Amino acid sequence: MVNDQMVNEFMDNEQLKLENQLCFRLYTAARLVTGAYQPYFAQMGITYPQYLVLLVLWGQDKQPVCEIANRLLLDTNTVTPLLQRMEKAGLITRTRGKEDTRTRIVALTDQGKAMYEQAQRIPDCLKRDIALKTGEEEELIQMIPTLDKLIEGLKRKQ
Amino acid sequence: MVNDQMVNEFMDNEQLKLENQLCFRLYTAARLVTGAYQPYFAQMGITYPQYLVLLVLWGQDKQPVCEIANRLLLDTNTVTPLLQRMEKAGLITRTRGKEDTRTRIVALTDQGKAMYEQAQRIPDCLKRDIALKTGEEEELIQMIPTLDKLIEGLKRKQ
DNA sequence: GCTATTTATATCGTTCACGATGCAAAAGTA
DNA sequence: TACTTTTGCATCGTGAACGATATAAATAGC
Repeated sequence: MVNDQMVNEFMDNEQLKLENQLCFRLYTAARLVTGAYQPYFAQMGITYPQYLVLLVLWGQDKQPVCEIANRLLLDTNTVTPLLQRMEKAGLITRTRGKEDTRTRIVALTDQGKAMYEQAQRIPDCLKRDIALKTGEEEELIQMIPTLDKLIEGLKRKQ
Repeated sequence: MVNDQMVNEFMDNEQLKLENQLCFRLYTAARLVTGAYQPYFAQMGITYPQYLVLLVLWGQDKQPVCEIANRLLLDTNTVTPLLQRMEKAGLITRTRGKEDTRTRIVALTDQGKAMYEQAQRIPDCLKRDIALKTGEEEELIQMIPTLDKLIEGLKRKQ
């Protein structure tokens, strides 16, 4: 019989405590940081994943869905509906590929391109927002190589 | 007129590139790491956020919803449905508080307590899984204080 | 004691993530 | 050429996150 005593006396595995979970920190940090972007995105009428798609397309316009999915390390079952919403919002077009008619070529509309101007200030604003609240910027940058190794190791099916 | 030339020639803000986004790394790392837990959770019939709730309750049984929400830095509009699903799955009970009838006291069922045994191996398994794929463990641990500062700075309404 | 405000939880709608599955076009193979 | 497999994308269902809003109970102010 599992009783109250058990919960409290025997549940003392240090590793099974929230405070000791790296994963919970990553999960929370990711949520809070994307949350910090919210004011800017709300103003632009986009969401965080939509911003990521725009970043990809601003770097290189007219890419098939699979390229975008690869870059974001997401699957098409996440990306397709995302792109459909962005198309409906007038940010992109999704036209069939010419050589390979299975592919969908995603291209920025004028509105999607114009949004680049509004986005210009976001990185600096965010740096300031976060620096003001956490004090640290150096340390954050130092995490990058570690996060990259982690991502590189855990992503698969390239 | 915004044209193709513009995208490619003038969109050269280094900060507006996916590769330079700390946020994208956090978002991706969090997704991939929780993904690494999936095999274990699938076996147990739970999800990652449900695991977090269990961690909280294993540490201290019988807590009101707001306590759990505070610990996880989530709002009740996320936690309530989560707890409802866990109740339906037989992991917890949600009873009304006695002094304050507004509160819902969340308590582990025997099944929820018993699941602690199955969870015992998860942290070690995951450490091994991730170490095998990324090689690094030291570095991951070194991120913890930085993530904590970030989280502490960005969370509000305690 | 009575209204005003706050608190604890819940509901609703929208947008992700993601496993499972479907489908048609392309590529490979006999 | 006919057949099989792979690829690229889409659809469906479920479970989060989260903004907005609702509701009832508790608390505060008068």
